[in-house]
Amino acid sequence: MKISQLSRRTGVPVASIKYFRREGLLPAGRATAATLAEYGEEHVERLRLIKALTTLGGLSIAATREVLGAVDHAHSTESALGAISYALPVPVAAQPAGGTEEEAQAAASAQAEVAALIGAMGWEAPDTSPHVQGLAAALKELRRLEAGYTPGELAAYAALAESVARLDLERAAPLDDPVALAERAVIVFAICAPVFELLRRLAQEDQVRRRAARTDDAPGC
Amino acid sequence: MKISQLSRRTGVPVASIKYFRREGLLPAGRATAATLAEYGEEHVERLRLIKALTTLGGLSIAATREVLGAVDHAHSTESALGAISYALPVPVAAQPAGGTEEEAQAAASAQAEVAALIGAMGWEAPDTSPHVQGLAAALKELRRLEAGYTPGELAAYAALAESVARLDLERAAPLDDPVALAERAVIVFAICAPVFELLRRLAQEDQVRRRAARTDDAPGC
DNA sequence: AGTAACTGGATAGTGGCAGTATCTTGTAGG
DNA sequence: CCTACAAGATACTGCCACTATCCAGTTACT
Repeated sequence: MKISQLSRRTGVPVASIKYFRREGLLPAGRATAATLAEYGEEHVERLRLIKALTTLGGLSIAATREVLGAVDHAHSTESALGAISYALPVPVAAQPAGGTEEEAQAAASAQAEVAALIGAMGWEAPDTSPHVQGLAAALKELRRLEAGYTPGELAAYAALAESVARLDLERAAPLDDPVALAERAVIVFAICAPVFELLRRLAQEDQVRRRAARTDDAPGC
Repeated sequence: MKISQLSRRTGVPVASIKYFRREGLLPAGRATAATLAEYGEEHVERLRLIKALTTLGGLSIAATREVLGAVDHAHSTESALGAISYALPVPVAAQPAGGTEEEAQAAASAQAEVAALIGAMGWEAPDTSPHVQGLAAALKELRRLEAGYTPGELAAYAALAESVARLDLERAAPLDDPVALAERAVIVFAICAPVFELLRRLAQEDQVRRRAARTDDAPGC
């Protein structure tokens, strides 16, 4: 298959295919001559995955490269899952850290809060995990906005998150071929996050509507 | 307070403050002379919120403007919650829709799937809701990637999402002043989504670790 | 009154990202 | 041999979120 056919099959412009190849997201075709290369089904597949990660998952090109790299170097299924999880961008950008005394104290207390939560949930996570860092940063900022979680609230959310993660793993688990599993895992981890977010919004919408109905119907009660 | 003091108080460069004002995110100060304006605590507060939405919530300037507009025009608490929810960006970009016959069919079946889910959950949501649209688009794409949900899985996720939404509303509910509630709601809706996402990742990380331990320790079982 | 420092506002410029277009050289097939 | 297309390198574009510069007006201080 030549590049123009690959383009027609996937709906991705030729120039973009070349761009993805340049950026290391797509392997080069098998060269048959100095100015000719052959592409296969795996390229179609890979392009689909790239499109899904960038448009559905909202990943940047750089993040997509990381994630695909983790997929490709998936020796064992578990290491692949871990690598993918770490390669996904953390949705919280750490603040530049003012350097103030209280700043540092707030950061420390947020970290302690995260550690306490992890302990309470019986989870295992190294302090170096980007998720731990990101969570601490987010909690610190929320506290500053006077919208911090109580430990109880946080634990409640964490319990629900654990249930969601269990479902995620079940969805990813059935496959045993490392590559297939890695691809599935990418989809489940990266793209199903937006799906859950949408479900949550729908549920919020419904809750708001109920709340509105309650206060309208029975304003005095 | 002059603009330079506002800048020092918040850590936001003067040029950025001017930019936010230009973009309609920050109201102008009270002009005391042709080249002099007075800023107050509400500006400090608003800047904090802007920073939180853009860096923590990952919102674009345009989305932030939408959301803040919803906060400002919060007549009743419920309308504010709804407006904010709709103003938040949907994390799934709809595909350009190929126009093929099967494309259209896939889109229709995804929409039916969403409608069925909403019915099964007893939720109420108009078809025009951006969340409904986005969810249908995401499900369609996942099906195309051969990673679609079974109705049971989707329902399980939806049930968990409902629990999360209930917690969200509880966190937002205690306040009754519309403006305070709107600000709180923005934070809960926009910024706590990343927090939950991080919790989920942590839980996934733990689950993966457990799975790895299981297969390592008892490879034959 | 004079002047340095600062202010608000308008306008233009910067850097990064995600492509898109152009150009050169090299086949392939009739 | 000639036309059409292929591959790869390089340059360009549009958008976004700032950032810098410029100008005229104001203030504080001497």
